[in-house]
Amino acid sequence: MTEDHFDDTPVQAERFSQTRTAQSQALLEDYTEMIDDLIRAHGEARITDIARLMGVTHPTATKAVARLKREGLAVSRPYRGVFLTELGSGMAERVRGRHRLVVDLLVAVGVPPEAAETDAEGIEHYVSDATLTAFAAFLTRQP
Amino acid sequence: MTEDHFDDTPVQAERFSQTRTAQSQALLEDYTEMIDDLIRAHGEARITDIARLMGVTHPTATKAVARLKREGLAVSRPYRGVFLTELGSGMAERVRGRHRLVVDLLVAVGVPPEAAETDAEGIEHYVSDATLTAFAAFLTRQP
DNA sequence: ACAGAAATGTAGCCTCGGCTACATATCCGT
DNA sequence: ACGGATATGTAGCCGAGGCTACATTTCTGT
Ligand SMILES: [Mn+2]
Ligand SMILES: [Mn+2]
Ligand SMILES: [Mn+2]
Ligand SMILES: [Mn+2]
Repeated sequence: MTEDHFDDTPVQAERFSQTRTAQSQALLEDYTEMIDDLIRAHGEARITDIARLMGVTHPTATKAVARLKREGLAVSRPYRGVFLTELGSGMAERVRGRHRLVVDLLVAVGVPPEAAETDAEGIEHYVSDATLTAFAAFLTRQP
Repeated sequence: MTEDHFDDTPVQAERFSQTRTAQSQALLEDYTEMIDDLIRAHGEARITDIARLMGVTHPTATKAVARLKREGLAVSRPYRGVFLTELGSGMAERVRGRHRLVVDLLVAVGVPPEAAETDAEGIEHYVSDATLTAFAAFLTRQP
């Protein structure tokens, strides 16, 4: 029944705000990582493959790629594959690192690998640098 | 340069699909938890307070509450506060438990408390029961 | 070389979750 | 008791991210 309900308002609101920002980035991150995966594996990333692996229809993948291009993360020409810009490659690399680190941390604390992989797909977009650093340190001293 | 790129397609697509489902639940979870907090503290949850604490404008909070009502999680009458149904209370309780468990786990592996609190606000919506169980077990043996 | 299959593009629909602007109702201090 | 402050409702805009349906282009096997 505390009456001082004004003190922590900005703090809490800021947390939710940051979460919303992360959420709006999540899709971009997954697509860049996916495109990077496909390029590594097959030399190109086709809309059909992107859509299939993301579990969406191809117009949805096309729209997502359009947003990637608009934000300077990818390039493509009609009826040709999708490729990443320097910016996109950088993002893909960082996202892949985060993904692995999150999975490793989860497994290290005892999460079953399959659950770790699934949960990491969501969690990876909400871990700050401070948290990543802590994860890495933890894994170093508990290999 | 592997050529067998069809085997793990359903698995991966299913992971992204689950992540999308979790994402669509995230907002509902945050609002129910917030409403529950406010009711505990002041006996009611007013739109203004919900909006202020969530860091959104009041029409946005109104829309969210409308969705909560539509999904049977909350009830309210015009110009009166918002209250939770049994379903909503249950969700709030589970979300609060997850939130605490995630924060505790993060802190236990060395994440600074402030970062843990912020990151948990996003992470909490993507941890499966298997992961929660593992977290609890880890915290039990590493208090 | 060409026809059918596969991939891609595009239009248009939906819901969700933000916002601003404005209308209405409730609350509260004098 | 009333008038201004505060809270709530509501309309309408936007972008994101899903979808279906259909048009067009490219690829491929014979
Ligand atoms: Mn992901
Ligand atoms: Mn990932
Ligand atoms: Mn949250
Ligand atoms: Mn929470």
